[in-house]
Amino acid sequence: MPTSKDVAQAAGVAQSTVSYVLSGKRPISEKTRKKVEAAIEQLTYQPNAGARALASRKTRVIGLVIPFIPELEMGSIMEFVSVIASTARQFDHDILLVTDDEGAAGLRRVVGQQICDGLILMQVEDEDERLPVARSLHVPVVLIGIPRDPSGLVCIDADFEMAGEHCVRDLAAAGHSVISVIDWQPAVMDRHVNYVDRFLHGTDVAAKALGVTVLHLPGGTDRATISESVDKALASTTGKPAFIVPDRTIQDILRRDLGRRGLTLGLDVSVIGSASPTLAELQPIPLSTIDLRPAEVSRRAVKIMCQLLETDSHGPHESLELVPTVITHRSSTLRSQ
Amino acid sequence: MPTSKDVAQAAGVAQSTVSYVLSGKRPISEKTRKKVEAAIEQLTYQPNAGARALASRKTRVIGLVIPFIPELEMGSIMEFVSVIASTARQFDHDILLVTDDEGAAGLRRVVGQQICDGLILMQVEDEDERLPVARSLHVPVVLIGIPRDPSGLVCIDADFEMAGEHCVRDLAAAGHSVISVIDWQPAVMDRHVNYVDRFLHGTDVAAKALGVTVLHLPGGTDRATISESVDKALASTTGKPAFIVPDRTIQDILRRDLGRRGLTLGLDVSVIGSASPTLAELQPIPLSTIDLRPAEVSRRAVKIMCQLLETDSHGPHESLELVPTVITHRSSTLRSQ
DNA sequence: CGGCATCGTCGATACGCATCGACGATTCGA
DNA sequence: TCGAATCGTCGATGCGTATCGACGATGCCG
Repeated sequence: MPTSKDVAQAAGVAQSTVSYVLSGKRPISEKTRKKVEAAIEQLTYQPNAGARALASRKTRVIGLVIPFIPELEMGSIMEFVSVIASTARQFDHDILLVTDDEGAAGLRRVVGQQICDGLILMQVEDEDERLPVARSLHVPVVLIGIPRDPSGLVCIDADFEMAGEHCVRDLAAAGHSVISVIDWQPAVMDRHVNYVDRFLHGTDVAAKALGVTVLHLPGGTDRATISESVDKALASTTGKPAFIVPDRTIQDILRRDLGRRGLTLGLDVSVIGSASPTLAELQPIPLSTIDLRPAEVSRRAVKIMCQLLETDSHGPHESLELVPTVITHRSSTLRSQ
Repeated sequence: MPTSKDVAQAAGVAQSTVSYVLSGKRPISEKTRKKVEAAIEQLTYQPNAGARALASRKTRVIGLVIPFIPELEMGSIMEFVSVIASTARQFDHDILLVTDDEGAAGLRRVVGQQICDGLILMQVEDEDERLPVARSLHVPVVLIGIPRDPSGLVCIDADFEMAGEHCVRDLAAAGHSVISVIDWQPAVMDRHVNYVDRFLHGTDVAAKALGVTVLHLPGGTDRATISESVDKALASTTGKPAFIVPDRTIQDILRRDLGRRGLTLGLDVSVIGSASPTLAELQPIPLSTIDLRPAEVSRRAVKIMCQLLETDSHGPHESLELVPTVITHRSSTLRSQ
């Protein structure tokens, strides 16, 4: 592996000059720059990351703390991870994976060893054991998700309240006066991620504003629970029923249940789910969706992080950013009247 | 941040002694070790990764090259990623995410900058543009998947041929004489990952050995394609039909199609799919599965990598490891007679 | 034409750790 | 009791880069 010293020698300049050509932190004459760049090219020189980190005290690596695998929503997690990694590259940074099975100690480790310049935490819960650590670390931390107490923290998430509101407004506009919201599956509810509350609150706000009724019904990954919830929904309205089903796993179960009852989506019943456009289109009856825009959330998380890293003001920051959600009509909801 | 020099001072020893306490590469008296360890604890010292990498020429980081997001199988990719990261930690290594949108240049970059000691490539295709690069890099590379020409490469994958064989043997034992294998969806077929061929070859081998008939039918993510395939399957046998459906997305579509025809899984028709136990149990009729054991494949990939890193013999290695698959009977297949 | 600011480059140093050679201290055998 | 072997510790050096102060060269102004 060639070093910057080799490059300097080949170009007939000092090593420091090579460094300045690369960083642009001092003016370099056109002539010298050309020589150095030629030497770099010819030797296929690449700066050594360790040495660079040691000297500059910046690793250009961001730690991404991924949650325990809840098995069922791994697909959506992967979308975050993938977009975060790509976006980081656009800012000339890399992503180090930190699994949550190390817990808060993992955060201390990667920061303490200075493997990372900053951390992005995914799946932040209401009362997250990582939060006190995050606040005490002397590096930027960006949370995806919003804890109960976001003070002193930089947070970003989809605007779940807006999402809930949109869903209800939409179904109300389609003529529904009673709207059933099916909870997330118990595994998610148990984790106390507060986007659930924010979403449900959004539906209530819209309901109050529009004078429609919103029922909150239990979710579950078994047929019986869903079937019961559908029973209740049907019993509560004389009109056509409407369902809001954010949980992807439950969407499938509900769809089957409604099918068994002879109800056709978009004709006898409205269903709005949360899913990516691709997935929604793939359904037998394309699903009307509320898009929580994971890719956009991911991109912004990385952007915020990189801004913090550039300005590296070491004092604690605080901000809260909500990404607008997008509702898309497909065939699973009644047409507006 | 305290340095090893600070620790040395606090413990009243030389910096090199601290280093030897940590690495164990020279004998240290009990007394000195205790003093040093106390100082480390008290200062909460953690060695600086950059400096360590610079001096030792080892980063203790493994690059994981993840594929473009094919949207549909992100869940399974995440399982690999997650297990790989956890396993790496057990070997005291970290995982750096390298997205495939940088292509082969990304590999050169992370190795050239010496951010990584080695690379694990996921989703290796038959003719993969990354392979020549992988062979030319002077670091260990482990492939998950098997290219057409694995010479000079270290590969590991599930034993898809065994999987195909097992499925056919199993269905034959349940009394089926005509067995239909539904292809993966076109998006997967197009990528020319050769596990498809290996799997199909396995089914043929078993069919020949047992004297049963295996039909290869096109897969697809639309109802029409699957419906046609089922038509063909039904037309080809007088007995009860049997399906092998490795693709997870297609499983759902097939299940609905069979339901519409009034065929009950495990009673009128057998279906074996590939899915994790958890997912299989979640189905209305628990799915009999061939488990391709992604977690085990991931663990071994990391283990192989770490072995290569320890012995850091820089010459090219070559090996091919196949992880046995496991077939599990649930309710979607006929009972053996 | 002389003095001064600006520009471009160089040399030296620091970053924090691993590692090597050296050396005093201890132990053991003869 | 003395020398040799072993043990434990130290000091010095190198890893490759960033960065700072210094300094010669150049251009500009009066």
